[in-house]
Amino acid sequence: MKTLRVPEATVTRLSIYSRYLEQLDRNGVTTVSSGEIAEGVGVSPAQVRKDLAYFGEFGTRGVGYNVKDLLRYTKKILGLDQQWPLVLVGAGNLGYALCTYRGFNSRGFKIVGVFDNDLAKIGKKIGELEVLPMEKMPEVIREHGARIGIIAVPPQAAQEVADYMVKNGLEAILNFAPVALNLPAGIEVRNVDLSVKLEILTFNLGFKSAQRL
Amino acid sequence: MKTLRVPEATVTRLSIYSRYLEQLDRNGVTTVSSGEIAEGVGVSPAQVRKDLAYFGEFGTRGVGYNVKDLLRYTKKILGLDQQWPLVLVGAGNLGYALCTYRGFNSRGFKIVGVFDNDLAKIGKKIGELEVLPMEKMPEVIREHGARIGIIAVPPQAAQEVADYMVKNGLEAILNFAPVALNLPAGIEVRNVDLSVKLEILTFNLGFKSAQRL
DNA sequence: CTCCTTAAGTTATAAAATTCACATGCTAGA
DNA sequence: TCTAGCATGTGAATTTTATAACTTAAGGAG
Repeated sequence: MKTLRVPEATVTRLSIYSRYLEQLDRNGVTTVSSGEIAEGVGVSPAQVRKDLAYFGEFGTRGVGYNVKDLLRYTKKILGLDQQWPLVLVGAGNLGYALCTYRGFNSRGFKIVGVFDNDLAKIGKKIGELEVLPMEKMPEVIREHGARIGIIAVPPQAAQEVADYMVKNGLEAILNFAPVALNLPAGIEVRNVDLSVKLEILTFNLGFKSAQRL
Repeated sequence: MKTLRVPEATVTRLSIYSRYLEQLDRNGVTTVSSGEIAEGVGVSPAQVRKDLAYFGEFGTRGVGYNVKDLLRYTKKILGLDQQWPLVLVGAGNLGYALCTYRGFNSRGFKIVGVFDNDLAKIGKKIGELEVLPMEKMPEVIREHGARIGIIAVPPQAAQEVADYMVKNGLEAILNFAPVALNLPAGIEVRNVDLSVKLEILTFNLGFKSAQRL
């Protein structure tokens, strides 16, 4: 199987293209060009074509891409042609928001278990889910075949939670705690850092002010 | 002022170094080497030194960096030597979580106004803040000198909110809605996409499975 | 005071990602 | 059927970013 490595930036953009295609599809658009996608998501047309080229040929020369088809392909590539059960640790405000976040459901993600070690939170309902004690995680993972966990706990607790997840067979972790997790090779980890992008903004605003001097 | 362009990846890492330094400082560590920072945040030592080199010389050869000093420098560079008042639109679960997120406060960000157009939400309290109608935004921006806005509304409403923010003088936007915003040049926009990183994980898990075949 | 170790700062090299430019091939219209 | 126009796919060129190798300087031991 000849598979040259795909840059992560390409996968990121593919995810964005995919969601944009969903929007086009909802609006009844049937055909789209690389240029239109590019404009819609804010990259160059060449970038769009190059990104897609990693995975095959999906368009028709002189015409463009069939929206429905390309949407299906992109979702397939991203692994979104199936439902992904997720377990989430941390039933604070962020955990609550993630549980109720529509953007997950609409892309095939479903949170099947919410856990916390705070007795005050255990037993509470988040939508149809009940917050469970950590000890229940193994059972829920097994029952639903979950492979991915989400961490939405304070930074001090994140490493411990991550270790527990790995111990119980999870293969990938989406970490919202602002710390670098130390995990065995083979475990996929991605961090979503809520304040880093904000600090990029303040950096740029500061730079802008400086340039005016 | 000779200022060569700083890669955004460098700024991103600088933000991460900075937070790691805060952690070291809290733990009473006084000196740190590029190698230790590197290990702590998961990059190479050369990367750390190279990143810092964009901004000056902060260490002592043969010794390392003074934690407190480097922390102060990184915060200064990122523009975090001042308080940043923020306005937030969208008082849903995500908006609520962002308002109460400690990671913002601890880095000098303070949400000074929360807005929504949903009558059911207006008037409600989030901590000490009251959810206000959109029309109050200009006043709050002026009063606090806010330059940055956060968008935490559903994707359909995001563009409109962004336009309103720009109209009222905001210069930078942190957008949590999964759509690309179309804004005039000069307005700084960064998107935090809650599901993109998740889709990178599913992509990688799928790839991993495929490789086993 | 000198040597040795350490680690920052810097230059050079390599790798990676993006852009460019063009050839290919499809569609529609005459 | 032929031609013109258009948008894809792709290989090459460029730019950007990261790694590695080297130089410089500080501090401590003898």
